[in-house]
Amino acid sequence: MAKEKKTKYVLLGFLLTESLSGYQLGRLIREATSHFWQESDASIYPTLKILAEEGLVSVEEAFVGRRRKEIFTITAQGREAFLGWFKREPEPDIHREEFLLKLFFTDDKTEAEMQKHREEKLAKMRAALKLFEETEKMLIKELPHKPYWLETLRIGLAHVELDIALLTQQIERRRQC
Amino acid sequence: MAKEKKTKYVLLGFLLTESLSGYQLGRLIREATSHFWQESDASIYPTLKILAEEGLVSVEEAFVGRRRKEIFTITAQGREAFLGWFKREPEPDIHREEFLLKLFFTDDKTEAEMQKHREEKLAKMRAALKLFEETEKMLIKELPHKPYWLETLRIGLAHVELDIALLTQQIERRRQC
DNA sequence: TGCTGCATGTAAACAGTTACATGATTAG
DNA sequence: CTAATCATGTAACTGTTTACATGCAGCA
Repeated sequence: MAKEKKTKYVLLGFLLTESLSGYQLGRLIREATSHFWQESDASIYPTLKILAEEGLVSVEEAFVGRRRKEIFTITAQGREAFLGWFKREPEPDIHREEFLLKLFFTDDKTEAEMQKHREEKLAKMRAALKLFEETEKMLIKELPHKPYWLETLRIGLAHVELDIALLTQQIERRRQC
Repeated sequence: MAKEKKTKYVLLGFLLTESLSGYQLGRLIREATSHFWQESDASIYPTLKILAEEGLVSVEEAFVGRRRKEIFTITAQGREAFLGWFKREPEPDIHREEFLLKLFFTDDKTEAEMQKHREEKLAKMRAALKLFEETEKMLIKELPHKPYWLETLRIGLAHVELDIALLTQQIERRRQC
């Protein structure tokens, strides 16, 4: 059983409620799902082509001035394919956290280096927290009809808050030694 | 800039303190790091061969009865290579959580399916929690000289506890509707 | 004029997984 | 005796990323 490409379903998922171009899809994935799902730009256009060939989306050319756009719309078959994927139990994800890997291999000789990594990570997490909080406000004000987006965001937020608490604790503890 | 294969450093990391066979390395990775790092068996043997070619590990044949084993030992160059990797700031990880992706795309029509996914995930997280707690006890009793293993484990544990709390909350809230 | 963002795409390289293949030892 | 675990490995396939390539539109 070959592992099926999930990029297809991400694209179909966004097309469920509106027709979009490849570029808009890329931007949406970055803005809305980047804390739990990432796609590289290069994977979006070829995947859209495949979806069109399979009849899961239809394409329409559009022009804004001389600028060419391809707008994709989900078909009935596309909705069916999406639903088929949606109903399956989510597969366990492959986690690869280099930070934890380094922490795992730390010893007395490398503890000072690790402390640096902890501090860098704490700074990044605090920045992420700020972004999350801003997005949360925006969602409540401007997109109240997207409650599930808010729900995933709040899960991400809770995890970031936990990481900040844990990191702060660990940094403090090591400083006392 | 090609992204460097990190499997190399996982193997070197485990070899830092003891010489091991490919099989033992595979088992260790599964047992100790599976909640934040996974490697498929098939990637271990070829990577060990590459490490040997690059002079980062040395190989020794060993026999237990008629059973052949290849025991790998880290070299001075290997330690250097490991340290070089260790000192670099950990790269941001690629997260792909299918569960959150499905949650994100949920709507009124698919909420019932999502509730099923939440319950299945909750059951899995509770099982994971149990395993974590057992491993924690084992580490304290039998491997008190591995404090960083314990530290990574407790981070994993805190995240699992958070997930259980969030899932329970969401399941309860949806049931009332 | 040059920078940023919009917009689409390809080719080559690499990483990673699955499936397959083989055979020894040990515990029940 | 047979099932599980120990033990090592290869080939084919698929997925993914990086780097490259092109060009329009709007703004300072």
